[in-house]
This record gives sequence, C-alpha cells and structure tokens, in this order.
Amino acid sequence: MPIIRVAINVPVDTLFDYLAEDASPNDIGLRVSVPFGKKKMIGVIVAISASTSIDAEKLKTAYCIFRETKPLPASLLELFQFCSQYYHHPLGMVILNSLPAKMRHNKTIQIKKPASDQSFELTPIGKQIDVAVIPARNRVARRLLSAFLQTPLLTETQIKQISPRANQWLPQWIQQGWITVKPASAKTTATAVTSPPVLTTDQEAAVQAITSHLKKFNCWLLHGVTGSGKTEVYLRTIESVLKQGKQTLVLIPEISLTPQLETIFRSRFAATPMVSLHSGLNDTERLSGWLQAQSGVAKIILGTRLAVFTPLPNLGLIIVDEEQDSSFKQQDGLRYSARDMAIFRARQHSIAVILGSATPSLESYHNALSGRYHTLRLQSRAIRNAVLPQIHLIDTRTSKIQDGLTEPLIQAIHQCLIDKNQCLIFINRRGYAPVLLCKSCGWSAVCQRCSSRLVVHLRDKQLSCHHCGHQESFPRACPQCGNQDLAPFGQGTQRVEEALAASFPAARILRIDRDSTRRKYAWRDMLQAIHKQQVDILVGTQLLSKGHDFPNLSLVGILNADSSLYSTDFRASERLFAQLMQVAGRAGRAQIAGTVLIQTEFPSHPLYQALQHHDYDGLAHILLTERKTAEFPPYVFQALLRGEAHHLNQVLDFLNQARKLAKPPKTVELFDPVPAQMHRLKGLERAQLLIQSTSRKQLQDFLTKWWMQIQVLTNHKVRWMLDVDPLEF
DNA sequence: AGCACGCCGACT
DNA sequence: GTCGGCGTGCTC
Repeated sequence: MPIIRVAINVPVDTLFDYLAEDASPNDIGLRVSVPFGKKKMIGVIVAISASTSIDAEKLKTAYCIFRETKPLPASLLELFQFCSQYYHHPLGMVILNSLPAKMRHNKTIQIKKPASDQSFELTPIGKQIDVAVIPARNRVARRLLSAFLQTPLLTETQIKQISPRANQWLPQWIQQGWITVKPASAKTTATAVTSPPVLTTDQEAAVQAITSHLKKFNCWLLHGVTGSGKTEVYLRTIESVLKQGKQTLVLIPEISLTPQLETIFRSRFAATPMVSLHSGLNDTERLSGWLQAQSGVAKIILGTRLAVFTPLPNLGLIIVDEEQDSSFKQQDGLRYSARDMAIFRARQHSIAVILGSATPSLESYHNALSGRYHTLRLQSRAIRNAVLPQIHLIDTRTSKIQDGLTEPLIQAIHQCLIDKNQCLIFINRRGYAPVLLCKSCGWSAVCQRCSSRLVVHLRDKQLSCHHCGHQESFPRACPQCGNQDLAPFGQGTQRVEEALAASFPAARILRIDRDSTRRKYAWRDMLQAIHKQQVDILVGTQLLSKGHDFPNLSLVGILNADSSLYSTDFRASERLFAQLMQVAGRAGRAQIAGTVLIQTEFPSHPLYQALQHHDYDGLAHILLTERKTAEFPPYVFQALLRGEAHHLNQVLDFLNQARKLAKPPKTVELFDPVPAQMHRLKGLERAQLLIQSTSRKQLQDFLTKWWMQIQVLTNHKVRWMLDVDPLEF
C-alpha cells in the first residue's frame, strides 16, 4: 500500500507518514484527513513513497483524501519548502497557514457554481413601490429597494455589496413583479470603460522595458514619486500579460487602500475576472477568491501579503506596490517577507516582478545599484501636470512653540482656512526608546562597538546598546561641544489636538487614527466627509500618509518628526523619509499647489535637506554610506533569536545558553542577549540575540545547525523563534 | 499546539 | 489513600 507523507499544522518540523490505499502521485498537493494522536487533523500530502522508516505498528491509515479541489501545484510546494527552510518554521505550519480557513477545516469544500453576475432591473411596478411598504426591521430589504430606486439596474455584485444577504429578497421580488432578470451581457453597458491616458516618456520607456522581457526572470525597481503614474505602468504591463492569457499577482500593503486600487483595476479591465484577497473578507469570500485564482479563472489577483502564497497555475507577472512598506513582513508566527517571497516566485516561474515605490527600501535600492535589479525611473508627476509640493522647514529653536505649534504653522493654517482649503496636521507619535541628546549641537550618544544609538536607563543612570548589549554611564557633558544640558529626548504629543481646537474654534477638525477608524465603516465615512469638504483640519498619525487623494488639501504640517531622527532603530531615518515623502505627496495633487511645513529642531539635518529638495538619491547614498561603515543591512545579513517568558531573566538565561551552544564560523557574528525594544508585551518579557554575517549562505547554514541544537535544549518556560531579516528590534 | 503521563503536595 | 498541580515528551 502506498505511503503518503503529510504536512500537519503542528510546531514540529517533521512530515508524518500514513498508509493510503488509493493514493497516487497525482494526489501530491491535496488535503488529507488523518488520525493524529487522539485527534482528527487535516494535512497536505507533500510526497508519496513506497516505504517508510516508521514502525509498522505506529503507522496509521489516512481517513480520506479530499479530491474536490485541485492539488497545490509543485512549484507552490517548492515555495513553501523554501519558506520553511529560510525562516526556520515548520513546513506544515507554513502550508496550512497559507490556506483559506475553510480549506483548513476537516470537511469537503462545497464548490458553489460560479456567479453568473446577472443583473436585475426595476420594473415599472417596482418603481412605484414605497420603501415604507417593507417593515422597518427588514433593514437589508429597505436598503436594497432604495438602491434600486436610485439605480434601476443593479448587478449581482452590486447587490452583494449592499449586503451579503441582500440577494435573498430577489426571488420574492421577481415573483411580485418588482424586478426582472437581465442576462449578464447587459452588464457592460452599466460600467463605463475609462480610456487610458497618454503615457509620459518615462512611463512609455518603463512599459516598453518590462513588456519586452516578460518571459524571463527580472526584478524591476519602478521608482517614481507620488503622482508620477506608477499605477498606469502597472495597468499597461498587466494588459500585456492578459493578452498572453496569463495571471498577474498584485501585492499591496496592509491598509485600507485596497478598494481604491480595485476600483481603478476593475474600471480598466471591466471584462477581466479579478479577485481581491485581503483581511476584510469573510471565510467564504476568501475561499471563493482563492479558488478562482487556483483554477486560473481569475486573471488579476490583488491582495495583501498572504496572497503571495495563492496557487496560480498560469502566473505571468508579479507586482509589489509600495515595496518598502514594512507590512510586507509578517511580525509574528512565520516572519516572512511577502516581497522576498514574490521575488522567489518570479524566479521560479521565469517571469518579471515589479517593485514599485516612491522611496525604495535601501535593500532594494542597493540591489538596483549593484545591478541585481533594474531601475526604471518616473521623473515627472503625470497627473494633471501637478507640481511637487513646496517643503519648508520651521526651526523650532528660533520660532516659539506653544502647545507644540509654532507661529508660522498657525499662520499657515489660518491662511489655508481663509482660502477654504483643507489642511493636514501629521503627528509622528511612535513610541521610541529615549536617547541622550545634546540640544545645542545635536550630538547623540552612540555605541562604540556598533554605532547604534544608546538607550537611556534613567533608574541606574546608564546608557545601554540594544544591539550588542554594551553598557556605559552617563557622560557629564556633551563630548562634542561641552554643553552640560544633556537630556533624554522624545516628548508626548497629546496636547496638539486640543491646542488646534483652541486656536481655531470655528474650524471643523477630524482626528484620524487607529481608534477613530476602528468602527467598520468609519474610514469610508470619514473619507466621504473629507471629499465633501465637511472637514477643514485633518489631524492624523501614520494611517494618513498612505494612498488616498485629497483633492482640496493644500497644506501639510508635520510635528515631532525629530524623534525618529534620533531613534535607536537604524532603519528609523529611512522610514521617516519614506513616510514624510508620502505625507508631502498628499498636498497639492490637483490644481492646488501644495505646501508642506515641517517643525524641527534640526533644519540642517541631511534628511530634511534631502526632503526639501525631493532628493531621494542624495539621502539614500548618505544612509547607505552610514550603513556600510556601521556594518548594518544591506551590507550584512541579520537574524534574531527571539525569546519570551514571564521573567526577563528566564529569557536572558535561555539566550545565553543558546549562545554557548553556538559554534559560528568566522564570518558569522553573535552578539549578547538584550531586552527587546518593547520588552514587556502582553505580560511577557521579551529579549533577543542578534546574529549577523556578510554571507547570507553562511548565516543560513549556521542558523540551520544552531536551530537543531537549541531545540534539544528544551526549555518550556521560554518560547523562542528565529526572525530572519528582522525589521523590528 | 494539544494531550497524556507521571510524580509530588494537600485534602475529604 | 486520592485529587490535581504542571513539568516532560509524543504525535506517523
């Protein structure tokens, strides 16, 4: 009887062998129901074999193989294998976590017939029905009828958008003669197809370059400022891939931007089946999208990072939009980078992958400089000939600050309100560890060993390096200028909103952050309010920097950006620049010339200088030089051994034990265990140990051996894991 | 991850 | 005597 080798969602990196009477090599990649301990589990068949090393009495028989869906293709299993090895995460967990929830249930999948997407039209009888006829408690029915009364012709998709259960009323209404069914072909008249714009020279060149090399692996770094028309390049390349009958995978960051891009894509490719896979979907919707992708029906797959693991039988192109965005790296469990997995997939299939960004990650930029990636630049703003925003710096050492706002900024807001334009106040309120800073010359305390910034520990008047563990005591005065007024840096920003309200009592102020957008339709409602000009001043944090066009926005004010300038995280400057570029891009996209005002204590800092001149390359070179001398990525490859337990000492002990076990080659360097930046999280103390090497291969080989050694060192008090290419420390 | 096994202390 | 605490080890 054949033996199947099954990957199961358990935290042990082993495959489990089972007897399966009816198994054949065609079943590799299918789901299988198996007995596991006392439980019934679902797994995925990854291999088939005639023999096994497992004792005959231990070997059990699989319950059944689920054959109602197509198996996962071999290339996808290969991707999982790579992912499991590279990130040191059990294969079964990698595979099963990538599947839609319904595929993880130990049940057969009910494949519903594909939606015909027929339309329904209100009849003359229907037009005379008053909404009040429907009992008020049938809220969905009322909404549906009012929708019909507004637009007499609705497609099934549109009806589903009103409510997933809205279609339950359709048969009844057809019987009552309120509505009639229209065949699907009638639909195209309802959606207007937008005519593509004329390409700029840069766009033309980019499209030309990519489309003429679609059938071999190439990584294209599409580098263009906000508004330079990256989306149009995506659309043209996709068009070319569609002509070959192939699928395109489009990965986007984890933000509320999905619907916007989806709308653009749908209106351009109205006749093309497209699915979008993001966290807003319920289990049924996700499964349906996934199945359409897997069957090859869906030609465009738009999704967030998890979508990189979707089976795509006919993949022709991958696009990673906003490639520098940190949400492409998962921050718990399997800590994979969807961007890097996308590149691996493109290489597997010998196809093109486009990394799009206005401010590429230094890793990608470095790869482009070294020739591993090809750069495509989009220089000019393509949209309506809009000009780049004017960026001005307000020196907070000379301008008086009141409740976080300077006089010039208040003046500018005032003028903006008079002109009946909208303004955005961007508050950078990320909680960074305090660093020691000289307010007169800008000197900050850095570690001699790794030039990472030292963190202030006020209790014992010590400075410590969260990279290598080095400790030293407070200096009495600034070693650079002798100033004795050294203070921990980083202030709260709570009072800014109140101050704004006090200064502009007549203005309508809207605060946008995690809390205020938590409610389901909050974000959508807010956007509508902004577009209808019901808001004068927007106050926001990180969330606001991305994506959306605010056509009436003419002023952007940026507060408290300096704290990231002196962060202990070596990537903070890179992130700040990307974020400020994005926020600045919000201003003056349409007819209005935008102005950006940045309040800072350090107006001559290279980052602000680069920002003012829209000079990404200038800053990138400075930052890369810093990274090179400090031996930080992209010049070295890193991994973290992370541990968490109830007491910090348990974690540190564990990390020290692990460190003792390690026999690293010369090229691999291990640092001392240090507490994590967020060292208390959910009641657990977290610490980590940095491993770094100039050779990715040697780092990997070392990690693989070390991982097995650590596993023997079983310590149930400490939960641990490896984080390869970490972004957060 | 679950779950069972097993070895110790505090109870009716 | 046994109930249950969680440290340890296994799951094909």
